[in-house]
Amino acid sequence: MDSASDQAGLDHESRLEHGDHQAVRLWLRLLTCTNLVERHLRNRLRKEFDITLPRFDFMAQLAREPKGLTMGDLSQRMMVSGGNVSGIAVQLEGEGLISREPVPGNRRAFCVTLTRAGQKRFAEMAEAHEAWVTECLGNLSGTETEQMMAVLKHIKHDVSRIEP
Amino acid sequence: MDSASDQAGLDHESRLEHGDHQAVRLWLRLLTCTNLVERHLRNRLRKEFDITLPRFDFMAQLAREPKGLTMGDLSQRMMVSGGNVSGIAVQLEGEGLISREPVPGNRRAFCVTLTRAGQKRFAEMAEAHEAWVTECLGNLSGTETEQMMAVLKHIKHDVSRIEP
DNA sequence: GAAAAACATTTTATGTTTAAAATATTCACA
DNA sequence: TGTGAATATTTTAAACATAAAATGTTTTTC
Repeated sequence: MDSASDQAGLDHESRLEHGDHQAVRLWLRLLTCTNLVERHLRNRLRKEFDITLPRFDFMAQLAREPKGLTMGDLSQRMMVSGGNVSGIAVQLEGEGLISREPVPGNRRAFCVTLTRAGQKRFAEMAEAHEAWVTECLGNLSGTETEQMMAVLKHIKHDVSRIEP
Repeated sequence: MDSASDQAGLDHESRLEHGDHQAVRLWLRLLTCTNLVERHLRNRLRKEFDITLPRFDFMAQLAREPKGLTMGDLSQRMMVSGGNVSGIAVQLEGEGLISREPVPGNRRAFCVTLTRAGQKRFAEMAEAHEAWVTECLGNLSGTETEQMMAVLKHIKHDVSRIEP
């Protein structure tokens, strides 16, 4: 279906009433924007490579750590639960894209790495992925990009001070 | 579990290698940031009001359209699939927070509105929600907020020109 | 050195989300 | 007016996500 995105101007921001605070306005625009890009990437990955975003993400984490990562590492970096990572790993292993081997000095943990096939497959996808992201965010000026990076850093800092 | 988020510095951005393009870097930071805020709001809504973010979103859309919306309207505005909206509606209707009535001249569509109980319930939640968002995004300077709003608008415009 | 605590992962149960198919209604138009 | 396209919604199946419990391993502590 996916007809939800192809009508511009009716989105999360339409939730606003007059007098709503600036922070809420900003949040809804941020959410809309991120969802828009995320959906686009998700659709492309599915169409061109028949893979989901979480699986791509999983492989991306491994691609930059040739020595491998444990399941817990992956859970942290992907910011999802351990059970979730476990499920994705089973699938990717079944497709021969990753391998899980015991860690010498620690029988609890696994060391997860991309197989040769996984490396090859990921390299192809990463190239396309980067092009798609550039299509979405590459038209900003240098100033805009820098501003955005700075403000996001600020937000990240503020939010991480809030928890629980 | 939810231990995935409480370790700062290891997140989507850790996916980066040297030489990756600026657009990818920006995208990963944008994604991380939005996920961080979204997770925070989701947890709070669950803890304080025992409601999920999608259900809150659903009610928020209705709150600003007292005349009601169709299922398709809701799908568009929430940017989720029709089936998703359908499932949420069944639940909220079961809890007596919304009502669905036939549209006079169109037997296909429903007109969905908040019930009196739904309005009351939403008003309470909305106040808390706004406070939480302000906690996350309210510490930015006026300039930062304006820059962010402008750049996001730019991105939204660029992305909506891409689709297939 | 045994008990307790912490750790790493998987399993289970439940819920969310999506795409696609199915159902039903309305519209266009020849 | 009847046929096909478009519209509005629900259902279905599969993937994703979480919290909590279960399993097995390592470390701490007394």
